[in-house]
Amino acid sequence: MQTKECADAASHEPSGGLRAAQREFTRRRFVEAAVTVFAEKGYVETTIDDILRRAGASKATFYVYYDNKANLLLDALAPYRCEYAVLVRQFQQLVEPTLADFESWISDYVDLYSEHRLLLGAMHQAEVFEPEFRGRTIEAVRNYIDMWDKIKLIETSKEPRDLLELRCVLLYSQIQRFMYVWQLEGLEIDRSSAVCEIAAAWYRIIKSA
Amino acid sequence: MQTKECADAASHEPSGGLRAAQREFTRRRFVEAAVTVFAEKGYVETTIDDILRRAGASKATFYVYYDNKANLLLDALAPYRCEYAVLVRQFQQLVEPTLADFESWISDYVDLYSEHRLLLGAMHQAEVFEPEFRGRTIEAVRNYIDMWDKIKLIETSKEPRDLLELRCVLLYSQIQRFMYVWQLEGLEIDRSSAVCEIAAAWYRIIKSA
Amino acid sequence: MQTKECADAASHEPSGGLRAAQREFTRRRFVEAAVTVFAEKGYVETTIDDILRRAGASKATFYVYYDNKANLLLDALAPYRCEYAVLVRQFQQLVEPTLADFESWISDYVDLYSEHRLLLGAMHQAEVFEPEFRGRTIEAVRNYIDMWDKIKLIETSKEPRDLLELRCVLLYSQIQRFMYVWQLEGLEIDRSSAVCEIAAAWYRIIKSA
Amino acid sequence: MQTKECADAASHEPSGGLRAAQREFTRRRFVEAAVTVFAEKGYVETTIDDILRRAGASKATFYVYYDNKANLLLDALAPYRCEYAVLVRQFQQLVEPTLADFESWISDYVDLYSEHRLLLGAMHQAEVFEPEFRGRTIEAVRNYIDMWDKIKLIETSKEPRDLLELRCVLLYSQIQRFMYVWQLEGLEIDRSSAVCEIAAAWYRIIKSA
DNA sequence: TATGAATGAGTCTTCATTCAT
DNA sequence: GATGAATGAAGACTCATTCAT
Repeated sequence: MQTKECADAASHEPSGGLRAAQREFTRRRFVEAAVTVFAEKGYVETTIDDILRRAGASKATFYVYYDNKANLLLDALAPYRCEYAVLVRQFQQLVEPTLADFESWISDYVDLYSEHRLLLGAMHQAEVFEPEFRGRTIEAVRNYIDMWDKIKLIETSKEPRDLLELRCVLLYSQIQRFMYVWQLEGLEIDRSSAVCEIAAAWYRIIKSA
Repeated sequence: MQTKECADAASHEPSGGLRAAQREFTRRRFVEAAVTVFAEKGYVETTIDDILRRAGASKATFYVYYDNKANLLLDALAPYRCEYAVLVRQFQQLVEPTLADFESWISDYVDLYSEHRLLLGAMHQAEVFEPEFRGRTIEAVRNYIDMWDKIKLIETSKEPRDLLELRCVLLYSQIQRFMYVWQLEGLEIDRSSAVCEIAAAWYRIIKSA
Repeated sequence: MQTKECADAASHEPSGGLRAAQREFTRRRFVEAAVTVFAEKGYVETTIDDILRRAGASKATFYVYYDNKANLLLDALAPYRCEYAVLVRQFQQLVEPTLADFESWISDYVDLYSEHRLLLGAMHQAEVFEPEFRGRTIEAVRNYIDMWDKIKLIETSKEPRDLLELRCVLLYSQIQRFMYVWQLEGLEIDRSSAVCEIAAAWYRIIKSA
Repeated sequence: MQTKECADAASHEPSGGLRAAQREFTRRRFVEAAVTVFAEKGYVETTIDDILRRAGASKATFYVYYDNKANLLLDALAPYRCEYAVLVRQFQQLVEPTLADFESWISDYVDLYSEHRLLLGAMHQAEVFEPEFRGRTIEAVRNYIDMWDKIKLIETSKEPRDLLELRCVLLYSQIQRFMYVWQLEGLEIDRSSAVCEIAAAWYRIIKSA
């Protein structure tokens, strides 16, 4: 699902010479090592040394590239964030979305999530105790409300804005935790039913508005 | 809201002699210290030493009572867990619940959650990286499904069981994350609207069934 | 030359029980190890590990007792500082000091300095780059001026106070650096001549006043 | 105060071609950067990287020019050392110096010192823990004695040579430490009084001889 | 000549846990 | 039952220095 516009986010595609390529190569090794080790041991239990060992690099080299583990995770997340941003933009371009539109969008989102699930698991852990990551939740909620806001459904509604925002928060909460329980805690879920049910809930917000 | 049947969970009320009372006294000091410090610094940042200092106890004493920090948290959570269990039982005794029933129940749950919010925050952190706590999520989900199961709505429904379970998971996800975002991340929410909206969603599951 | 009143500074004499004695014992081991290693490698080159190895203690133990190397040095210097303070008090009690008084005092000071010379060497190094030690020089100068001030020679003099203070600074500078060059750089010096010459310079300050 | 004969010491004036000029240019950049950074952070706290960053040069380039930080400091000190050497020669040419001669010389020395004070501060730090710099003190003392020796006052004196040397050491100690306390520790001192007092002490050595 | 990527070797610091008293 | 001295083990981070380009 790697879209063209996110290739750069993934790779910091070296524009220039050999040096740049070399640098990019190393950076990518760190990212790959991190992804692997985070997947194995989770973010918390992973030490910088673990990543180093996997990447076959030395401690000092790590600090040339990153300030700390959180930093590296952020870098590793870049592709996901970019692709998610693309999805958000697509959502915002929906005009009078149908149930099918929502199903299709959610399906894409599920794909994206499951593609990056282990990294997202690491991110959830980081959110708990990396200062850099804490407080992102609120931001994410606002982003989500924003996403709905842009499709002009909120402001044109007869319902009070506060109520609509509350519903957004509830939808956000639902999908977030659900994805986590499903993709990361391994609860068995029937994919298409899930997409349908969530889409239905999303659609209801429009109908009621 | 401390119900009578949970007093014991909170205190391990000493049945017996002086020794037991003394022991109970010390245990309670640890729990109180833990609650305070977890509230201040969060579970992750809190060291056993922090708790000790607050409790005015010594290192070794701690290990007489608990194996580790997670253990102590579990102990501190006992009152919450007990009261939550009471709530669950009340839910299961609902017969043909009305919207008002759900609103009332959810309202009680919100009370319970907010009463223990800081401790629950600690718990969320612990879930991320304490082996003892990991995997509790699935269990919690199953419990939740069970709760609904007992009110006989699932099994008497015409809808396939899988779908009803899925809806439970979605409701569970929704309220869990919502409570977290509201109570712990500090998102401003209108309480009564929230209760109404959630209750409505819960009620819908019955109607549709 | 260990005076009675400084025994405590040296040892933190345990007033109490076994525990206190044990603690004091360990602390003293650290101090002794530090003195030895500082003498061997100088303060700068000495790592905490070096001291640990010599003391036969573990890293963690060190941090139970001290926050850092500078802290330990400060502790090790306590006896010297105490004895120096005694000397200062003796100086201040001189009434109409004679040349012989100065000679005697300086001689004592030389004894004290040479008794602690290696530790004082470490201190000089620490003054260069331990924040805790930086800025002590000015303080030491003021102390020295104070010492002269107390013998009432400054204030009763016809000379302006500023000039007398300047002379004090010059005397301070002279003896400080001289002791360093002699005792720590190993320049060969005839002790009694040195004492005489310095005393003469000190005496001149009174005469001229 | 840059005398003509020291211009070379400052610049290693390129005699030859373009290459040499280029080389000299880079070297000077390092020196300037070093002076600035040493002044800001002191010698100890300054890392080679700091200097590099300031000079806008790269790691490897540094090692083309210098072996280490101490080396660079030595290079940066060249102008000072040269000018000091000039002063020393002037001193040695004094014939039957008067009090005014000494005052004038000391005044020049104060100028020189304060012009280079921050670099001299760096040097004092380096003396503490750079092998290259350690042991320079003794050498400096001997140089100072030598300076007095050359004016033939020592050898023609009736006093024993040892005593005269001792007095030199005391004068050396005095002015060294005094300059440090004054110029680098920031003790407030009246310049002309200081010059007078020191000169008086120097003059006394002649009189007594 | 100039560079910057890579590193070895080291240092400080923290914390949960044990054991003799 | 309570204590606090001691520690093992690990982790984060820094810096001078080298080497291929």
